[in-house]
Amino acid sequence: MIATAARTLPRKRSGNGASRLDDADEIGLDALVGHAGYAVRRFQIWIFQDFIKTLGEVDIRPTQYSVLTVIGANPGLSQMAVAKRLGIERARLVHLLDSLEQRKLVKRIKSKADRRSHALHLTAQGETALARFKRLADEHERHVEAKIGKANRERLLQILACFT
Amino acid sequence: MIATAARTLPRKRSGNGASRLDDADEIGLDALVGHAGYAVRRFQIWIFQDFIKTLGEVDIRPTQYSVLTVIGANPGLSQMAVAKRLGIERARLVHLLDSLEQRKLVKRIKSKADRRSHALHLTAQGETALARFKRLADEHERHVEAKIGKANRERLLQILACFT
DNA sequence: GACAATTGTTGTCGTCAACAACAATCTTCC
DNA sequence: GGAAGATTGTTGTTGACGACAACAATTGTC
Repeated sequence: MIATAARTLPRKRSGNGASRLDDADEIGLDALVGHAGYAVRRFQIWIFQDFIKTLGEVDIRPTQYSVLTVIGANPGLSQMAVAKRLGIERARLVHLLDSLEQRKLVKRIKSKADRRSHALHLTAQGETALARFKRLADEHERHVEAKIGKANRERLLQILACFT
Repeated sequence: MIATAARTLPRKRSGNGASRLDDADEIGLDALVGHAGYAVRRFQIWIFQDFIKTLGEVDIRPTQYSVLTVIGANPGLSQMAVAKRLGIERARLVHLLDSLEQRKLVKRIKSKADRRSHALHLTAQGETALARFKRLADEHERHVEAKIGKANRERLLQILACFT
């Protein structure tokens, strides 16, 4: 029932020149409506742009925020553990931590138990900074509520809880 | 109520070596749960990977599918119109169309009304191919249903309808 | 007809996921 | 105890993608 209606050709104007459909935005999406992936992609672009803008004054991007949050809540984790938990590659986490360590927000401490791994901790400066980031992130979250509605946002989090 | 509970320090083990929390996945996310952006990002990664895998036999990625769908439903559109409708940059659409044109799925026809623009059409081969792509895309959509539930998928589409 | 705007194109830059390879270190197994 | 295999952090490459700037050709406007 989702896209089987494509049998009824939705063709509009085939060979003739461009009508004034070009500049208007009444362009049909056909089977694209009904695809969760498309809606999710558009929403994700919007939500990330708002996050980046809202936390622009502190220059923190979504991935950086997620790393700081996980380290703050679980001090001493290894890079592998953080990467696995957040679903990012450990190769990518290296650069993220390099940046955060340069900004004195995070420190890598050589683990004595396993000398391959690093125990990740927030610096004192990183803790106070993260508190500020969280306030701004909450502000961003209110923007989401304003966009899709408070109840819808709650329902969304509930539906997607299995991915966190 | 979403993240103000961060006042109660969720700190666990601070200075001591790594416990066996590293390999387990019982790592708290703290304020990250409750952020729509994080859940949406993880979901988007999952859904795109499934789309790419499901349409792997025809080598079609989500963005390519969206372009083909819009052109198929609105033949004669200009590149600018397609780009604006799908929220992708016209610079990027150039490469996408180059690829699709090489594969004989799409053709650019010089518009006689506005000789700057191209009227985009599917080839005959492109139409039959798109029909196959849609069947595979429906199969992918059933994977989504299996993952989050039929009702939840419907609700999700409804919530995010304002972004399509 | 001069000037601004639009369309397609090319190019660069930065983010991000996916892989592959490597040295150092740990674990396992004999 | 030592060899073989696995793991951790690191470096590098590749490709998709969004953002931006510049350009020629063309159109619209005044």
